[in-house]
Amino acid sequence: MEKTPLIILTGPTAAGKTALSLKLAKRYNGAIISADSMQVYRRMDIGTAKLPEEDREQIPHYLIDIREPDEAFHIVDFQKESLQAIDRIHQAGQLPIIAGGTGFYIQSVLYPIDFNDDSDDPILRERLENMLNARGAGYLHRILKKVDPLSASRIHPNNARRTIRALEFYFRTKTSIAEHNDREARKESGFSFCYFVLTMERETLYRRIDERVDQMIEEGLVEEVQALLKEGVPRDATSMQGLGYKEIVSYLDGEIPLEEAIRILKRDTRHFAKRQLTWFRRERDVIWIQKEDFDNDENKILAFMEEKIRERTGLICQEH
RNA sequence: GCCCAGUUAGCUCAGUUGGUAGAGCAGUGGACUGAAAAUCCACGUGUCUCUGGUUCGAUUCCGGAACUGGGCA
Repeated sequence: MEKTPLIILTGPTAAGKTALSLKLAKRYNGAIISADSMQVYRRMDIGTAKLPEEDREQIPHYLIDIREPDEAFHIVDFQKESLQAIDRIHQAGQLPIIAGGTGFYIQSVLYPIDFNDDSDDPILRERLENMLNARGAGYLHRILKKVDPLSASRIHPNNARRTIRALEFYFRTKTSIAEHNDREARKESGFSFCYFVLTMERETLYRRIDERVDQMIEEGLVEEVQALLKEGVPRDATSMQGLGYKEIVSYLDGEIPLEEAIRILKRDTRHFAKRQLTWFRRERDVIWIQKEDFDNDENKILAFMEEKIRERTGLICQEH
């Protein structure tokens, strides 16, 4: 059976993915699937730098505005819904384009990771969290070491989150998550894909991040967060841990002055961009696009992308 | 002009009772397979402002200079 073609356009935050994805979609009769863990939430527009709805009209967009801000959304949901979307797009004779900066989400679709079990167990999670609060991360890690030493050896004792997940996995399946991960990591992609990572010089990227944060404030980020809190979104919701949301919540709660919140937001966004780059560096088969190498010219970048797409998927650009 | 305080890592500062120095932040690298915009880990040589002196040895003590801040005129 022939593999479905799939284009991925990712890169650190503020690199210019969204604008480029629209042009690419136009040229290939494409539809865009957002791989962004925060743009799934409605009414979180400014802080997630969401493309305004009117600009989405020309091209179908998936996985944007699909949850309420107090709802949970995680990688298993993403995987399921985006695989469905790819299917639908492909059936309709369009080219699926995944665009967004959440590397983990992209991975889950590209190499269809088996998460082994798609039901939640909130009671188990809560028990583990209570143990964490009462006895600390080291205690959980020691338990993991007893039941699943291999996983324990790969997870730092301070990393409570991954320790909890490994314990959950063990208690529910009686097998080691590390072994499971090793198996999943060897999978080949079922897609005929082109994986682009758009980036630029670090200094330029950081400057753009700073500018974008200032712009978000001007556009009314504080008011956006205020409205979400007012409608009752809990402070510990996943959505409120997003960059731009947690910092502004701290400000609105009177913990820090606005200037400080902005400073921290800029800093944390820079850290985030750096982590994204680390992630993409170790992904297999990625095609890096360093903007300076193309004189920051989108047309040159698009020409390069077309060439790569033809090489790898055989697809030819329809419009020019 | 006089008095006081300061001058140490990109920034803010600590410190060495004289044996050439260390935190936080920033920055850099990494991990990640059901919270991922999350979570976690690793990485610190710099004319200790300059210049004379004392000393085996000065970033540390003494003198002078420069600069910065404050006060008095």
